[in-house]
Amino acid sequence: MSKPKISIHEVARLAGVSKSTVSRVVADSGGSVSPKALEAVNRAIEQLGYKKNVMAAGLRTQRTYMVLVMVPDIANHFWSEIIRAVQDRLEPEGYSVVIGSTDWSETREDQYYELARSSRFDGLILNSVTDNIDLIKDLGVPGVLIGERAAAQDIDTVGTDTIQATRLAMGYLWDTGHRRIAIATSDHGSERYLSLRGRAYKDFLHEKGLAYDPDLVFSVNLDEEGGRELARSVLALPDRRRRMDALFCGNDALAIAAMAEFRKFGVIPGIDISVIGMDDVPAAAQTYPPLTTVRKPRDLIGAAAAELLLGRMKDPARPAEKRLFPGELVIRDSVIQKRNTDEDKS
Amino acid sequence: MSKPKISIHEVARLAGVSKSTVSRVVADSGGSVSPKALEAVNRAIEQLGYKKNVMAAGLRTQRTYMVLVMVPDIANHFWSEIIRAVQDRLEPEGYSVVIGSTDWSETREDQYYELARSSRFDGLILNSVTDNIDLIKDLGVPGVLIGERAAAQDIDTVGTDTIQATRLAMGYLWDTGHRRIAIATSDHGSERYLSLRGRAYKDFLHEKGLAYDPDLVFSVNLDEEGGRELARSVLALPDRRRRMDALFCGNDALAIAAMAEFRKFGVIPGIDISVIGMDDVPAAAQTYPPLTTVRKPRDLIGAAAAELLLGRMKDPARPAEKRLFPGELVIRDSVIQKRNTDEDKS
DNA sequence: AAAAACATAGGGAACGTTCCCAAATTACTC
DNA sequence: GAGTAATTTGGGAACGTTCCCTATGTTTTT
Repeated sequence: MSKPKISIHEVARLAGVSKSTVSRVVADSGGSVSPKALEAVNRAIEQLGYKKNVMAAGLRTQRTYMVLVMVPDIANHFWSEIIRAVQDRLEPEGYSVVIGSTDWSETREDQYYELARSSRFDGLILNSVTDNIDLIKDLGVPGVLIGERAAAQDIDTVGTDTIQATRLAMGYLWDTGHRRIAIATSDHGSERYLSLRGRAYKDFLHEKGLAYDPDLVFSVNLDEEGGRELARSVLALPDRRRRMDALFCGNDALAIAAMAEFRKFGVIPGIDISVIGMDDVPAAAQTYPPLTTVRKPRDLIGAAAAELLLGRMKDPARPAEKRLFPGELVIRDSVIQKRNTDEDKS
Repeated sequence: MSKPKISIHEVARLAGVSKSTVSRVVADSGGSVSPKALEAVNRAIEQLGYKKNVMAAGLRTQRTYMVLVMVPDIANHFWSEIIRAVQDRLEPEGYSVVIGSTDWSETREDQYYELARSSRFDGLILNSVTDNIDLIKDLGVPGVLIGERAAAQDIDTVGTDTIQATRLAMGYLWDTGHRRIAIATSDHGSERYLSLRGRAYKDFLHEKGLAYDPDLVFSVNLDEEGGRELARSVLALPDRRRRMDALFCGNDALAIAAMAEFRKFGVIPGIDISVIGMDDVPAAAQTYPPLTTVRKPRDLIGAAAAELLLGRMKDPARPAEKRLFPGELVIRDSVIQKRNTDEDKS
């Protein structure tokens, strides 16, 4: 239909005004235009089907009104709901949210960084697989980090209170009588990050006077494939039944896949072994048995990330902020209620 | 760090050449540059940390090297794997893939259309909730449709052979002795689209001499919420046990959620009622009982979509192509093997 | 060794906006 | 109703590229 590209000039000619006036109308800069001119311009725009070329506008203003949200795995409900919350907050402000999925691949992550560096986006919200804070700060684009990072200084961060959430899960396992608790997390991300959960785990063990067994610390990808791998590793553990009675998984995707794999080998989760997850994805309620887990407030996290980004885009010089949200225990059936052992309440 | 934005000019000055020469180096247009100059320019780029401004380049060339993939639900594995396949094909060609998630919302979908219209993307791959083909063709951007549409003329389309896939599922239910089969799909999308699956269902019934019962045709959203709703509708059906023995779900998300809901009400899927899905998402293998379903070749679909888009971006005038892939039956345990009834083999 | 072909380089005009500044019009004040 | 203030308008210079065209060198050809 509209083959000959119509620009601001054509609109100006038809409306009988200058390009400047048309620009005043289409730009949100709010220069003053007489009602008569406004009317004429709008009619011309309508008639010609004019659409502003954002490349040109962006070149001048350095604004794109696009925000990139980069996450490791869009198939995981944890991330997709955060994205939804970000969209809900950002879209009314006129920003378009666009998603980058890295699939835990550093190569792909680098590609998105490269994209970001070429001034295509006004802002970034991201959970980095690698933990390269300096790289993110050097992007030349306001960025907000999702996920607690011990190392994250001078950069806006939103996340769950990892230590609190870990202690919540551990505490529940303890209260239900478990004493030999294994933990599975990812070795993606920095050591400093890992150590947050790992340290909370270690500290808890120490507090309760339990021994730390390195063989009970597993490191896998936080997805379904990782869950199956985890289950097989656990089952292959020598002298397993004496050594462990509970498995604390880094997220629900992991826990759910691990439970299915356990069952496949005749080990019934919630009976033969206790499993606790983290995130509370929708599927957690529908597994068999339903998964006990720690819920992270995804909507709050997403909204807060959007909020911080909005603030930083408005004022790039403001001091960095860190917002942590507490996790919440969701009790279902994958953790056994054991008889109190002698260590308990001692 | 690099506060003062460095452009092609700074690079040119440092390298001791003209802007034109620098442009020849950074643009992929392949003008000839002497090895000496090339070396000097590259060193200058390195030294200054120069990054091409794509807004400016795009303004001139009308190319952004960004492709938007718009899908209804990124949390659904069906879509996220298609996206992955698209990325795998497009990224080596230098394109960046960016995702738009509409969450089945027409408002959000319109926002992405608006984005697309402002010449930000070189191409579009999309599954539209609304079935507005003309709108897509008028976007001024090459677009490839995912999902079979009867109405889709003059536009590249990739999808599963809906009729074949439907008949595959129905045929299996028939072969296992089911005679009262309900169907659940979405009323999103055009009527013409709906009718593809609906007609295949009807035709199959007719072929086998079975009666068509309108109450056995359910229409819900193809997600977890829809699955719960579906299960409740099915259970509320008057005289259910005599009227239906199998439920054919429009996708796995639906089937899985419906099974969980059935169980909640004491109706055991795979025993009291047969359930068959469509898609074969990873979770389908891990439900209890594991879900029998029709696998769609997501990788092939995604790759083909990318392929067609690449072709169309190169030559916008080429004739539209339609690629349909057959579904494949994945037999697990959610469909009962019934005793052959008298109608069978008659 | 002169002519022709070719490779390389630079200058400037686009691309479609926004924004600054000055000019023209209108409204307001006394 | 003249002087001033406020509003509205238009012209041109950016923004950072690419691309066309011309001007040099540098080969190759005969």
